[in-house]
Amino acid sequence: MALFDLLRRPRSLGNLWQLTDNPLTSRELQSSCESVSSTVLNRRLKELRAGLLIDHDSHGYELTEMGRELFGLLEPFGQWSIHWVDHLSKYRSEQG
Amino acid sequence: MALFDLLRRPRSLGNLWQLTDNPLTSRELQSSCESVSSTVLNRRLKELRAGLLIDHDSHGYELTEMGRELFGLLEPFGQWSIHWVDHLSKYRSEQG
DNA sequence: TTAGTTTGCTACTAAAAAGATAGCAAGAAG
DNA sequence: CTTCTTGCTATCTTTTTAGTAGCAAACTAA
Repeated sequence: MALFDLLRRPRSLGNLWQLTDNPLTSRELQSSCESVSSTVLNRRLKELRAGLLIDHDSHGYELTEMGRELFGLLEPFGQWSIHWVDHLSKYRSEQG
Repeated sequence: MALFDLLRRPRSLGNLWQLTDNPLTSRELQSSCESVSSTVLNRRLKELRAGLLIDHDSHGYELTEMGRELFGLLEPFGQWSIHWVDHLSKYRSEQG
């Protein structure tokens, strides 16, 4: 699955997240996402652009329509992960 | 997101996929998933077990209830990725 | 018991990916 | 021209991932 191969990379998903509201320049992304070097950042931005999930114009980087669609798919995971963490903590308190 | 940190690991998702039908032993998993060393395989199995997504009994490794729930969430991505790949190939034929 | 298998796992080492630092080139603004 | 911002990358170090080889426990069969 090529999609997951893209999202799997460190900072990939994080950068998408940062762009949900406003377009940001690469330097703005770098300072908002504490502790990421420009090397890694630009590597991810290039990959996400090649995947048509983000776009780059005079305002900076922003999500494409596809990028926004993808984000919709990710939402259910937020809900489920709460349920999941609950299971984990219960199990760990029982078993050590 | 701890969940994604787990699934992000190489072979993590692939191993879950292999277990959707039947329980498999670690050696069966290794031969079904061509080209994975036992080191990596067992590392992933350990992580997935700690995350309560798979379980290990006398029949081998199998998905837990949580593991199956998670798989339900992943299904929409299969559909969407077709749509995504379509966009990518259109774009690439236009732009080279 | 002993020899042979299967299964789960792990040391050890090599290869690949990620990361940090430093700095360049293009464009805008003064 | 100088200064600043932005996008990007070459180089090097660190961390992750991968491959080989092999061990120990459980099981089978003689």
